[in-house]
Formats: sequence, C-alpha cells, structure tokens
Amino acid sequence: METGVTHPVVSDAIELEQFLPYRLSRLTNTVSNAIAELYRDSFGLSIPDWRVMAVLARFPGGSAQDLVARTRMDKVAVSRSVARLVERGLIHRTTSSKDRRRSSLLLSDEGRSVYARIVPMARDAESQLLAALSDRERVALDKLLDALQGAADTLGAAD
Amino acid sequence: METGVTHPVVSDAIELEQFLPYRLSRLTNTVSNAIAELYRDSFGLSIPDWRVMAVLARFPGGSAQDLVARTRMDKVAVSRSVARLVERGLIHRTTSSKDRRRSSLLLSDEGRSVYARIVPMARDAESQLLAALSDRERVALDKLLDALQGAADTLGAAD
DNA sequence: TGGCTATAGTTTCATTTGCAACCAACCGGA
DNA sequence: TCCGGTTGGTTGCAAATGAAACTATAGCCA
Repeated sequence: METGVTHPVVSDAIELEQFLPYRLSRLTNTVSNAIAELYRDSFGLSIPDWRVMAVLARFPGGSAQDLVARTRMDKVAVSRSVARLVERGLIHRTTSSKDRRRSSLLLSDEGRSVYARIVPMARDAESQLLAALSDRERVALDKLLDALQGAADTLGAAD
Repeated sequence: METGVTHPVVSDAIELEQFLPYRLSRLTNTVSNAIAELYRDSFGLSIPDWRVMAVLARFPGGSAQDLVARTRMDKVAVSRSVARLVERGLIHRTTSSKDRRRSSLLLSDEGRSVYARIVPMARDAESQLLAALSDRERVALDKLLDALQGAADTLGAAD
C-alpha cells in the first residue's frame, strides 16, 4: 500500500480506524451482513421482515403503528415488510372493527413455525459475538450501549 | 400501544430491544444519520465522501485500491466518491506512470480546506457521544469494539 | 350535520447501494 | 511476443431505502 510520505499530511488528520462512528458503522455492517445472509438463505426473509415477526411474536395483534414504535423502523419499511409477509402467508391481517384504518397483525401458524426455527439461529449468532467477551464485559457492554444510544439520541437534537 | 395479551405468545420469543445485533444497528443508524446530516448540510458531502477525504488527508497519493483497503468500503462506492470529489475539485487525480491503470489521489488545496473545517465537527460529534462515558468506560469500549469486530469477522466465515 | 385537522397505511418517485459484467492495463510463462 | 490469468477501476442494472404525496378513516367542534 502506498504510504505517500512525500506528500503534505494534514496536521490534525483524523485516524479513521479510531473514529468511533466509523468503528460502530463497520461493526454493525459486518454483523448485519452476516445475519442478513443467514435469514435470507434459510427463509428468504430480510432483516426488516425478521424484526416485524419478532415483535409480532412477543406482541401479537399489534398494528403497523405499534411495529413502527417497537422496531424504530420507518413506517414505509413496516408497510412493505407486512405486505410481503401477508403475501407469503406468514402473518394474518384483519382490519380493526373499531378503527377501520388500523389492522391487527398476527403470526400465522406457519409464521410461528418459521419464527421458531429462526430464533435459535439468531440466538446463536448473538452468542458467537458475545463469546468474545467475558461475563463482566457483557455487563459493561450493555451499559455502554445504553449510554451511547442515549447520547446519540440527543446528537442531532440541537435543531 | 396494543398489548395483545389475548393472543398466543410464542414461548421463547426474542426481545428485540435486548438483541445485540438490533441494538448495534439502531445505535449506528442514529449516529450515522446525525453525522450524515451534518456533513451534507455543511459541505454537501456524503459519509463515503468524507471517509475518502479522511484517508487521503492521512495517506496522500494513495490509489482507489488503497482507499478500499483503508476504509473497507466497496470499490464501487470508492470509485463513485472519488469521481464526485474530483468533479468538485476537492481532490486531484493523476494517472500513475508505472501502472497506467492506477491513479494517485491527492486532496486539492480546497479539499484540504474543506477537510480542515470538517474535522472539528467530526471530533465534536464523537466527543458528544463519548461525553456519556467515563474515562474508564471509554477504555472498556475500545476493547469491546475490537473484540466484537473480531468475533463478527468470523461470523459468516463458516462458509 | 358539515367542515377542519389528525392519524393509519400505501403508493410514487428519486436516490443510494451493491453485485456482476465489463474494459483496460499489467504480468508471467510457453 | 503472444496468450491466459490477474488487477485497477468504471458502468449497468436491479434491489433497497426514504421523503413526500396521497387515500381513507377518524375525531372534534361549531
């Protein structure tokens, strides 16, 4: 790799490898790509699809709006995942009688079956990541992620 | 929010909020979106653009291939960022005389000037994140990220 | 009731992204 | 010196993403 020492180096240049946002982005991409491949190859599901199913498994009967709140996904993404999953028969959609704009979403039997088969794969991937950490470090990680997320939430908030 | 307690809940459902890949993804998205907005609004640069400039600031004269190695970006993304930046006059491209496939890339004076103005913003954003952590925790975070990246790198490697 | 505003969800369109195919230049051996 | 394989980089195309417009329904209040 060319080092370029013959050229002027900007004095206070940032070292990308040490730059937190870059490191986070790289880590997340690596993890997400590996997991996305897993879900896709095994069940033809995208990560958004998986998230929708995961939430419906825990909170059955919710609306698309509830999914938006619980997954932080964009409502368009939710709408599309739901449409795909309904299409594939993995979830059932029934229009609410009280509010005909809303619909109530439920995993179908097949949806639950698929979900049950994904869960171990997801847990396994997570375990492989956490295997690199001691118990102590896992506790620390938990705290750090919460703290960072909290700080991140206020990052652009100075608008 | 609809709780849906009247419906069957899958027994060993995953709690998305606690699922490490989800938390990483959410954190990274929050951070990246905030920073992307910053760079875009201030200088019309995307994050890939910024990364290319950051590497060229530290390693002037490198080739697109060097950028790929140092940023872990896709070579297509590098190609497009470089094209944009050359177009805007922020970097200079000169075809290497030894290997006419390669070109050597350098920040222009304007490029260095823009870069110099972004650096404080980038550092500032990073500082705001790290402000949520104690010194001790920062050290821990550094280690954890390396460990997780290492584990992540071997995640899909069982192919 | 009529009319205004707000919400649920979908569609449309423009932008971004990423893989695969591609072109051009280099390299090593017959 | 020609030929097969490799590398540097770009282009084409198709899928993913996201903002904004749109449809339909609900709720409020004069």
